[in-house]
Amino acid sequence: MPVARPDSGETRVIAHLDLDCFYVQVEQRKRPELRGKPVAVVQFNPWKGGGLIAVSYEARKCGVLRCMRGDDAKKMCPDIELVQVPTAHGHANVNYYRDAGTEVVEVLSRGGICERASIDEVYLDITEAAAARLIKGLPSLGTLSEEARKTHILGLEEDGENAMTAGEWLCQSNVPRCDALLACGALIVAELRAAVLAETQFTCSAGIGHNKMLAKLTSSMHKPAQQTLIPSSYVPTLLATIPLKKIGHLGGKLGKSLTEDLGVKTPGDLIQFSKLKLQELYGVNTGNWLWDVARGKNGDEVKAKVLPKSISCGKTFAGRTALTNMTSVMYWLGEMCDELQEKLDIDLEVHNRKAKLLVFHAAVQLRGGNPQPGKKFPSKSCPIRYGKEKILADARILFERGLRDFCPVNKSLSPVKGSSNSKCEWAVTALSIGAGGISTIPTGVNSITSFFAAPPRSPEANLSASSPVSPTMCRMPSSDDLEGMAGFLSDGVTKDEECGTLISCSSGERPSCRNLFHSDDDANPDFDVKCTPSFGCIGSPVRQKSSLELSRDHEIPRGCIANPCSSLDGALIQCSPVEDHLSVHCRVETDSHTCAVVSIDSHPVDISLGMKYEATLNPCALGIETEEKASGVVHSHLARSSSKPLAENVNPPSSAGGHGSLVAKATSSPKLKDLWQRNVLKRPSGSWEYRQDEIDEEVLAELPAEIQKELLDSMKRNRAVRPVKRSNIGR
DNA sequence: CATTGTGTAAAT
DNA sequence: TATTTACAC
Repeated sequence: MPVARPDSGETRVIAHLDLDCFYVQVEQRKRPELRGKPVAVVQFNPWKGGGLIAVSYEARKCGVLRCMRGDDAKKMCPDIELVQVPTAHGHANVNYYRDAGTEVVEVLSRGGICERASIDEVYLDITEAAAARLIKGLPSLGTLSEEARKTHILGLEEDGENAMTAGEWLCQSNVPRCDALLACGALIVAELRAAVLAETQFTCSAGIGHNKMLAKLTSSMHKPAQQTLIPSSYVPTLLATIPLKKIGHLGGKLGKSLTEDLGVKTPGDLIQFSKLKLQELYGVNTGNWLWDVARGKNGDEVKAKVLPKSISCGKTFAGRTALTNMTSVMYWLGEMCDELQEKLDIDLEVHNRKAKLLVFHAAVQLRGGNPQPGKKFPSKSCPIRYGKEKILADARILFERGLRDFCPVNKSLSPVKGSSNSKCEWAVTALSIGAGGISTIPTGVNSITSFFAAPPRSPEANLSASSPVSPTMCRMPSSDDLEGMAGFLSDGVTKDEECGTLISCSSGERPSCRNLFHSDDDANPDFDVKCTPSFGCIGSPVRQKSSLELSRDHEIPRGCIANPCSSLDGALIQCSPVEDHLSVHCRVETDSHTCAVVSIDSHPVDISLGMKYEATLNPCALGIETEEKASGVVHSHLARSSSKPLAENVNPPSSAGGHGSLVAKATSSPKLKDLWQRNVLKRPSGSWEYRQDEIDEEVLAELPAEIQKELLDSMKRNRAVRPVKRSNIGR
């Protein structure tokens, strides 16, 4: 929603530039024979000749409009040339146009602060350049470029008594400084537009005014390939004249409400309302912003931003093309994940940036109609893990999570697999995945941090990755514990390369381990890093992705979330409570066959005593072929944790919002016990050994004496323990 | 059956 | 923080 910023008055010179029917121009540059003809660019879609997304001015003369279907355009204008948008991964891909837009941005950014507002629009703050030009003196009629002379000056009397040409207006002396600045701005914009044409062959239209709102409003007033300037004296007239919806952000519901509820037809009509009244009606932010709109004020800054902050792909599946089974959803998700990863690879290579968040969205219809009309399929997000398989796996999980939330009947996974009476039949009409939180990756002194920055865990294995557990909850593994720890929590993330050796662990309020890393890279010599505990014994290989977490933000050591009463040996399973829409992850204990339930869903958690749950057993963790179900009853709460002290959180959670983690104890089903005994307890466990010589003596010698001692001590201690048994869990 | 695919920002 | 909503091209 719009938010009012402090207004800068009439001190700035802002330009908005808009490429004329841009996709058409891009196609015409590629195929010059299309120039001067009625042309439209259509998006791949076999239905009725596809949807038009750009229309040349020649075709507009026949009445062809954007958002028509190709077939209709052809009827209206038989000569029209329809050009298809390139496709990749089975759907329209606009990268080609985005890259063409980048060429333009490269030219324009020479002119001032440059904000890329969309694929074909740019804002420029050219205040500095305009002021510099003004110091050199006002322009003279003789030196005005043709393009500058053609500037449309709003409100200028071009005939009659006060007749004046645009050129004359631009060269006036004895005018307020703000007008002179705008005039200089017009010269600069004319030059920039000429440069864009010369260097890219593209024409654009531009608006020049004292703020973004005015520049944007003005740029579309004379198209194509022309520029318009709005002097501040003309602002009230303009605002009283144009339809309200021409103002940015008033083209939708807010504008409609203003018109229908308050009878506001033009931005100027807003001036009758007090600031207080507008605040009452639409909230403080929007109210203030509207008050400014009425006066042609806008403090919005032109941000120096040329690169997108998020990258996404999506596709719709309208009508009978809707996806109704997991196989087709996975097919398309696969395509989209490949594409997303490609885009991320390019962004990493070209701009040295990485994303932080994976966002999933879908539009889904339920068979018998949506029982709660208006309820939409929920968006889901999780930390992003690079690699197309990982993105796909995570996207799948997010989809399944969304389905569980969305489907009224069956809250377990894979609705198509369920028995017929619990089947939830759905149809996916749109899928999209995106990567957000994109930022430049640290370099230089931060390379160590970035090299070892803990990659996010999959949402499945994501034991409280996003829900902080107070450190007091965590128990450092003792050497006895470590035996069982090897497999625990390693599910799904065990294939990473070894990157070091664990040399010490310490416990305490903020437990940490030191890992010793071997590196062949001269830029990253061996060093030790303080990190949260990983699992494994002293001297055991450290696998970066599965076990190394840099200690930051008081993050809990993920390898050893455990309630204090349970042994550490166990396996991850998934739970999906029957009488609640939440999912939980469980860890199974070997001795009492109870379940330590650690909730991870981001909803307010409300697991009550006696609540039944259903568990989908992780086949990988239990060493079984296919997914199995088990069920049980929660019989005690151990703690609810958050950043608050543990003592405050021992009671069962109520309706508390926000996020937290819940540790509960639940009785597991006989089936689960059985599976556990057969497949985990009695499974022949693999083993590995470490030898002292696996630790590089040279490296050891270079370590601080204190660490050397620790390491040697621990090796002594462990000598008796070898070989260390290592469960197969999670491999 | 049918405005697609992207992207931003604020509100909740 | 995660998700939803609104808007734009």
